Amino acid sequence: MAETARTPVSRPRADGSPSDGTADAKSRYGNRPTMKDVAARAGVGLKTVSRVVNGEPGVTPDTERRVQEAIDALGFRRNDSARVLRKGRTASIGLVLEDLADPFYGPLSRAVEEVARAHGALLINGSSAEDPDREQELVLALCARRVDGLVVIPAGDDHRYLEPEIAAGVATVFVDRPPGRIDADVVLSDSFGGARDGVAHLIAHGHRRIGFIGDQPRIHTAIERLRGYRAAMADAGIDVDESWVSLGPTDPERVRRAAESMLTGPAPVTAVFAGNNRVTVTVVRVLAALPRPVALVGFDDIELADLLSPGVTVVAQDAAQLGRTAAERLFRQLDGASDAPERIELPTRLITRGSGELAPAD
Amino acid sequence: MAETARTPVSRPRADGSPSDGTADAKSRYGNRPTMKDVAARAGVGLKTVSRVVNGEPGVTPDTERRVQEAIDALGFRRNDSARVLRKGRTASIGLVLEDLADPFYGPLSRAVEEVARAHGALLINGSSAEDPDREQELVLALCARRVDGLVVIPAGDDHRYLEPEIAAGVATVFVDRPPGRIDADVVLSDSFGGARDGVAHLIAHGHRRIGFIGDQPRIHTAIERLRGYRAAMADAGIDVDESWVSLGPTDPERVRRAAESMLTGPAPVTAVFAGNNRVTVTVVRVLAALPRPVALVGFDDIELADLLSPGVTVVAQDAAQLGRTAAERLFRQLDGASDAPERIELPTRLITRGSGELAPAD
DNA sequence: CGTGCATCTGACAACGTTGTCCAGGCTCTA
DNA sequence: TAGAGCCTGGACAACGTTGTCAGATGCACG
Repeated sequence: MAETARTPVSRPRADGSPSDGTADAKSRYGNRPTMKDVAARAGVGLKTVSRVVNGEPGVTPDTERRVQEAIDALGFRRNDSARVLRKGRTASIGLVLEDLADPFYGPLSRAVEEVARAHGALLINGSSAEDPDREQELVLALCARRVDGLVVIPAGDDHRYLEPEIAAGVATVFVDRPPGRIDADVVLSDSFGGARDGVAHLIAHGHRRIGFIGDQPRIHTAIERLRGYRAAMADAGIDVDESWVSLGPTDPERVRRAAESMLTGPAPVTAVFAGNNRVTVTVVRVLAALPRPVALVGFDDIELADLLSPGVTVVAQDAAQLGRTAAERLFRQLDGASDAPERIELPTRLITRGSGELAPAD
Repeated sequence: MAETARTPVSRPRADGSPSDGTADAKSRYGNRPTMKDVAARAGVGLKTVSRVVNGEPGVTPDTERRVQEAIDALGFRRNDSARVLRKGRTASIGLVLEDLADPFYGPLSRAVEEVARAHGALLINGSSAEDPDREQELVLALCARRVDGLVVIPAGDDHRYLEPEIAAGVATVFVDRPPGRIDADVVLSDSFGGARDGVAHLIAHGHRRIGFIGDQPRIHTAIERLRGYRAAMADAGIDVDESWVSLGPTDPERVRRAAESMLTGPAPVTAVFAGNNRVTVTVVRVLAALPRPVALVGFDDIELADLLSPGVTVVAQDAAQLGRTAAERLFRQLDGASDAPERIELPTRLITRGSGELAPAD
């Protein structure tokens, strides 16, 4: 019965099956036992097995025992794909972020996972590598899997492609950066305020020529932090020389060149504000090689920052809290709350460790 | 948090079934269009839609266009659950690791994801939090989802529970630590050799009283690294005083106590070998607060280790390479290779930065 | 001993997709 | 112009599960 004896087809293989299986799914690798098999072995009906597996009431202890034995004997494991198909909920959520290898996203992802776990859901992870097409591809693949919800750290700036999905009931929360051209829940850190405070801190320590090195201008946080920088400078009545400002990719080479460029010339900066953790790490390296001290404040905390000399002063955001907040919001949506989309902004925290308190060298 | 009393304005639907569908799945939230709907709208048969969606041949350009229009108009997206049910392959793999927030696992996870992506598969992630029960729960949940394969960083030491799954065709590769009581592919770093080399390096710089602080003894890498430590000491003819050795959880408190304990007393150690990245970070902090220099070599590289003074000498393992190798091995299994289970051991690399080259203080 | 009721149980039809197979319509040759 | 083949399209059954509903069983009670 396992192999449905098919008539040996003598027809020429003109029929265009691309490259996949020749037969029905039955022929796939390990044939796993199904509820039907369990039912047959236990001598009960299919539905009774289903009841036992799902802990539904209405099964005699004796029957239940027989079914359980059959389950153990056959090594049966419920096929969740079929279950999903029938029930319409997958108990899984998707998380699309930029790069799981970035120390900022690890804790965020873990926090989302914990909340998901508390709600009995699994987490499917994907890295967009900061590529809008890849983001969309990932998100839609997740939707095809019918994840119940999505947490997205957007790479692109147009998320209208998500509209049909959201309309179809996929809960969606954006994190770290707002979505583009659609209205949806979003959880952010206060990039503007954090950067403004960080730069004001440098100004308070006597700096006036302050550099800003940030991420690419299409990234919302980069723009916001730059805005914070400009606000702090304006508040202090300082004119910003545009040679002090550099936005672009955060690879070490680009950042190094940007830093070196604003540290040389006729009016070199005496302090640098680094726009994120990647930038900070590279700037620390550049400054460490300099003969004179240059002040530094970085956005995002980094491990061991306290042990460097001087310690790195940072505007810290809580990645785990971002993830947790977003995930909780997501499950609130899934639990039926129909609040209007909201923008939640988490505060940042200035941690002084020395590098931000250095006086100007000149 | 304040229970934000939201405007109860217009309830979207009174029909909102409290928590459980009273009817068939039809009544679940957003009713998505199916191929049937698309077919009806395009005025073609169901299978024709399927053909278009899957890019199968045998559809007139004109028909294809009509179908495509209907797809776009309805916002149709194929339901992969149904597809999986029919085809038997999910094009997704599971990764169970200890803690995604640990900087060692981020790059590993990312590497696995990249390989999966190259094979058209998605990655489902789970953190075991070093708890064997949770590991098993996660693994079995992934199996119920019918992932095609599993990459597991084991927390437990008995994986016989996986036997039926492997027999049923779930490709499985263990990483970082070998599985317990079953035979399966495993990709490891050379913990023994790496630790031996690191300790030998300290000995070569004149140390004889060397401490070892490692992870819990039920963790394979902890044991292996301790074995490497003992081998190096034995090679040099040094008797190990057991007060120099400490295994246990890697939380900062425990590690700090362990370090302080072996750094005080009548015969304090003059060097420490730290068993992994978590331990290294804490030991660096402890040593930084000491008046006298103590040498340190750590297992695992850590970010900014080069900028500390002294720089931290480490035995580096390549987490991304571990992940990549394991994932490639996994997909080789999935492509039908039926090699015998293999144990792959990747070399480590000693990176000298200063802390391991300090001479004994006494 | 028969009836009523509560409890268990199982047959059946979905869920949305894909593999198989056949029916038409078409082109091309003899 | 008829027959043979090819191309296109669609009907149908299966994948493994769960919701519905009706049948079977047992028990208490009149």
